[in-house]
Amino acid sequence: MIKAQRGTKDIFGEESFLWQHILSNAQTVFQNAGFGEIKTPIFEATELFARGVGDSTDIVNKEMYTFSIGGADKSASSITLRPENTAGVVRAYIEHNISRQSPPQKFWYFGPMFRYERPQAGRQRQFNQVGVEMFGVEKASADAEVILSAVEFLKSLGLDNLSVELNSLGCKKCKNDYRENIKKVLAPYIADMCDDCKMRYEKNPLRILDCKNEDCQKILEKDEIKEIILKDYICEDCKTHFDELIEYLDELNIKYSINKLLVRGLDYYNRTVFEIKSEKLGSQSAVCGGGRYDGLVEMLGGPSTPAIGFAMGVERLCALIDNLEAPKLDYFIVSNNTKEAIKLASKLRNENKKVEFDYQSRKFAKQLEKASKSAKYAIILGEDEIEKGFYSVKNLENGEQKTISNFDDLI
RNA sequence: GCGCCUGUCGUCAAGUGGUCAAGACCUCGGAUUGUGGUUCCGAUAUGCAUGGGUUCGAAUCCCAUCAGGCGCCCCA
Repeated sequence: MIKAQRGTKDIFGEESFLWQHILSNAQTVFQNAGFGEIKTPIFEATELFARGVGDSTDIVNKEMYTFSIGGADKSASSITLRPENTAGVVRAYIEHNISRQSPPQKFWYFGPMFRYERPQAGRQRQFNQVGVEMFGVEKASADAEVILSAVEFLKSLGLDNLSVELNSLGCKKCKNDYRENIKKVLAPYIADMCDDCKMRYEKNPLRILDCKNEDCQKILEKDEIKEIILKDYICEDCKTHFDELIEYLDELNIKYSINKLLVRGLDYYNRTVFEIKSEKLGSQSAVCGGGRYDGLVEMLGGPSTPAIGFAMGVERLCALIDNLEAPKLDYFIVSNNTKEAIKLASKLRNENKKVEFDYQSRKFAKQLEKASKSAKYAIILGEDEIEKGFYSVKNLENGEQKTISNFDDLI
């Protein structure tokens, strides 16, 4: 038996209604907020992710689906199934000179991403993200708009009690100062840290801040280290930017908490970073992650452009929402004349009614049983009805049956 | 990639070395040849994730593989 690949999943039945619901809410909420949809290819040049996502990240180092593709002459090019969508959107932004349009340029997307990880609840190898990217505005109003969109979208799905966590990583300059300060103050304790943190110290020292290892936690509790962490290390401009964002959020009544230990893993983030979490998801608790990436467009060869966005895990959203029941049919046609039944079904479907009928001309009791499970009304189309030209319409909720002589009265 | 746990019908499960692998729901058929949602009756795993091994005998013990879950890691 051939089975679905590890970490992949078939979606059908009630779950697919939930997906349609999520997709249509995304469409409504984001498009109302002026985001246009963008669909970028599922695979891109490997180099795009290596440069865009960053080679200090696990995503690039060990989780990419990378293929060598090309002719027998080995003039192969390396392509990768996208592990996230920001790099692809930025590539498209540059390639189509979208920066020449008047800012802001705002996009939303929905689609599959691929990461080779150990599957777990809330974590698959092919998973879907829905997200937005907003280019061209450096002011905190853009940060507020993006966070607002995330919150509004979640609210539209009935998820209004999730916690928003915020932090500012600072800009290029103060981010580095902070990084150096952290390294300096942690240096005496390297030997006591867990193996992961020893690695992090070299590659991405800020990540040590959210290590869950007890020994590392103890080190972070030390006064001189705590002082560095809790101090407002970011520069004046970054601080002003962050304070402005907070004013917006207060004005919008969006609840948030500031988490100085929130450090996101992708290399491109600067200034504002945020996550939206749920306790109901176990260890994969982040439903939404995002932040500002003011340097990325330029780094990938475009003009210097401020930008901010977020991505949400669709499977994680699904886990938080109850499955939707299949919508009921308007009519189920009960008939032993399958030709008349399919003709009537076709006519009603053209009037935008949901209609089914029995394909096997089974006895009426069976057909009605099926009708009662799936439809609001049964149209009984037996020999009498066909001969005399009327419809017997039965309300399947209360059992009342009426005779209708005009097709138009069915609509 | 690491550690721990799990894997019996479409679903939920009983069974933990020795009769034909309980039961419930779903599905299908019948009681009821044109009237459902109640009730009653019947059908449906030579099979216990897959492949090996131990044994007179394995769903039950052992090994491997695959898949899922939890935690780590990472992230959405």
